Amino acid sequence: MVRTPSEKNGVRKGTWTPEEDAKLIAYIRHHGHWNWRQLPKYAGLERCGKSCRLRWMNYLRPNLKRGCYTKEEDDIIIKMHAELGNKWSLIAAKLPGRTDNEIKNHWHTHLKKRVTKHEQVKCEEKESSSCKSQSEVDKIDEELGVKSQDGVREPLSNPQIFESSPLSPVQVVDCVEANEMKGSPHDSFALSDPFTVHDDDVDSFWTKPFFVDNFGAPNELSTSSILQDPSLPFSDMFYYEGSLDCWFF
DNA sequence: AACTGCTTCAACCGCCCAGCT
DNA sequence: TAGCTGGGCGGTTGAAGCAGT
Repeated sequence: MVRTPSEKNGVRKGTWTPEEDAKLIAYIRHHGHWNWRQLPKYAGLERCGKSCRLRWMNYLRPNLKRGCYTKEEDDIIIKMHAELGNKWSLIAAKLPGRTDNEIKNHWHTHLKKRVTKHEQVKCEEKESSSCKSQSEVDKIDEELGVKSQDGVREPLSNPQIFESSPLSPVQVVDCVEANEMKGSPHDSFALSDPFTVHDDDVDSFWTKPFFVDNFGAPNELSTSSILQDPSLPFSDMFYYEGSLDCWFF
């Protein structure tokens, strides 16, 4: 589900490579996103500023949650969409860790169908002046794959997200934290020198943790060792003060 | 096995708005 | 006030993956 990389006027388009991600993360971690238009030039990226911003905001930014929407999150999205319409950024503001783009996709691929079908049922109810039982409504959810037959809500997103896609460091941690990852190859990750992207870094970018100590010196730590050490809360691994465009660890 | 249509989501595009000069 | 620039937002698209035939 990715676009074929292409080049136009020296500006790359399409799928981001792990190497490009590494460069972007490394640059923003050290300098912040002071100017998106200028950023690619200084970060050594052949991308337009908008593309960099989008990649960062929707995929690389710390503390992003991916996939597996909870029932509460779905309810909030449905409720707020009913109130606000397609104000995805406002809806996203109510769902920490979710991006407007992701919510928008989730709405179009899952929730819209569900809401539409529920509304159809309501219309039919009105016309026939008879109420559908909760079990009938539940059956619709089952048909749409949002609820299993035993009544337990199932993840809406494809679990392959965690198994096959190139997870960002934060996503890896988020997934482990959420106990979503079981035997994923992306269980550790590292970037030894944020200023220099070595081949080894690119190879290991998605396989070792992105960890910096309080003095900004990069460390290499496996995700499992971080998780096993209660003195290393996740918030210390990645904390980004966006308003100041600075990183604090 | 090959083909076809559908689903999904990352990424792009174009417009709008705010801030600055 | 007008013009310019950068950032943000919502709509749309491209293409891989999947399911059905």
